[in-house]
Amino acid sequence: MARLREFDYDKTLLNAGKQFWASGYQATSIQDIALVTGVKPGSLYKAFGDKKGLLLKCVKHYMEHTSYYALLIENSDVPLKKILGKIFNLMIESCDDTTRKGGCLVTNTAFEMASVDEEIFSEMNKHLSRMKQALLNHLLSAQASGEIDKKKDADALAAYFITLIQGLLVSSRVTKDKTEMRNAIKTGLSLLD
Amino acid sequence: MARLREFDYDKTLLNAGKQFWASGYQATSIQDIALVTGVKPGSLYKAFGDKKGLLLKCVKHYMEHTSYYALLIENSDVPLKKILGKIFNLMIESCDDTTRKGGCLVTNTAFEMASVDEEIFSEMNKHLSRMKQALLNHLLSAQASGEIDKKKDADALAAYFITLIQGLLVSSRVTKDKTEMRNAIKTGLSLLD
DNA sequence: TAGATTGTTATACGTTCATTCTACAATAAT
DNA sequence: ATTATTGTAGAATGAACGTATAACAATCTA
Repeated sequence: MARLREFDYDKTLLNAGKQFWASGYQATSIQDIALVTGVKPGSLYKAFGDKKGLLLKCVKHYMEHTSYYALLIENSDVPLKKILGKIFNLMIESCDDTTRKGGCLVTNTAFEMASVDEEIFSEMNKHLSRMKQALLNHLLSAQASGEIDKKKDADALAAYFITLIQGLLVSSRVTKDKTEMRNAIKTGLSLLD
Repeated sequence: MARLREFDYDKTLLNAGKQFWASGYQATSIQDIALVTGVKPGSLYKAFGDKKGLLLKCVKHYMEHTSYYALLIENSDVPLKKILGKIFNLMIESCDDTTRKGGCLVTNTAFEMASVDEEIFSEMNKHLSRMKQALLNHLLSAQASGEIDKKKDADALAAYFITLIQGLLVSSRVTKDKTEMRNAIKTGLSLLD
């Protein structure tokens, strides 16, 4: 073995991810990432492979640390309405986060790269499926615990909330109108009553 | 005056728009558009200005001819539920449209360019506001005609449906899972009952 | 028919970007 | 201490792209 890495691997993934998140994959250059992370292009290529490899590693890091998925997994015993409320609140707050510019790294990337790069797209879809499954599990628990009417179609509810969340992700990136988002959330959640 | 244009102006905007729609603004090169429209780059620049000008003209054409906005405006006297049903059905069908790849040209572009190009972004937002206003007008008419409970908050409902539509736009581009989309729609519409 | 104007075509320019290469520095094991 | 190995820095490369230009073609006006 030999010389030690000078930069922080995880921190670099976090900051590179922020850049991809804010500007999208295509509009982010390796130079941008070098600037933001303080790690020179050569070192980035040595450590993470090419641009695509770097993105994929950023996304993995995001899923494990920052995503709503991580939040769902970490709070699997918290009541559904509480979790959803927390997610929605974070979404509204995210409108002010100037380092990420709204949306969600995975959804943003999937949306952007849908017909540009098949490999990236299918990788994002795997993550989206995991998110969907995590939400469905929470819904089923909520039905088991009696928090939600058992006669309701859990699959349909999951599809509905995923759609609502995706819509809010668009809002948080495009309009950032918090009043409108709150209105949409209030109305959308009234379905659980 | 002098030589006549050989290509069809509107048809070119339509096909160029399809390309921007399918691949996004950044991933679409002028060469791509030349290939798809059969109009050489030089002629495109002569007729539409630069790439950004071309996109903006495509979007304008789209708003007037293809968009859900055009559909809302053209059917201002049709009952709300019928209109919404039509929009949602078109969205589900759009999953099979290989020339556009889901979503909506305006929302896709706004989402992609949010932190890449301020001018494009703000132009898209103008269009989005018009769409929002058109939907709100329909809701107010539906309340006036008694189709919908007058006690409901029309603004909140509009925000809600816009969010739902945006979520479905994401689904139609990212997952294309029609069953899930139908589930989300059915559940989302049940709020009007 | 002559000239002016505009569309078309092909080529060329300048820039940006992902990626690679090369030289150098630092560390671990022997 | 030497050597092998890996990290770092910065310049270089080659491709792709948007855009400009110049030569040519077609059409209208007079």
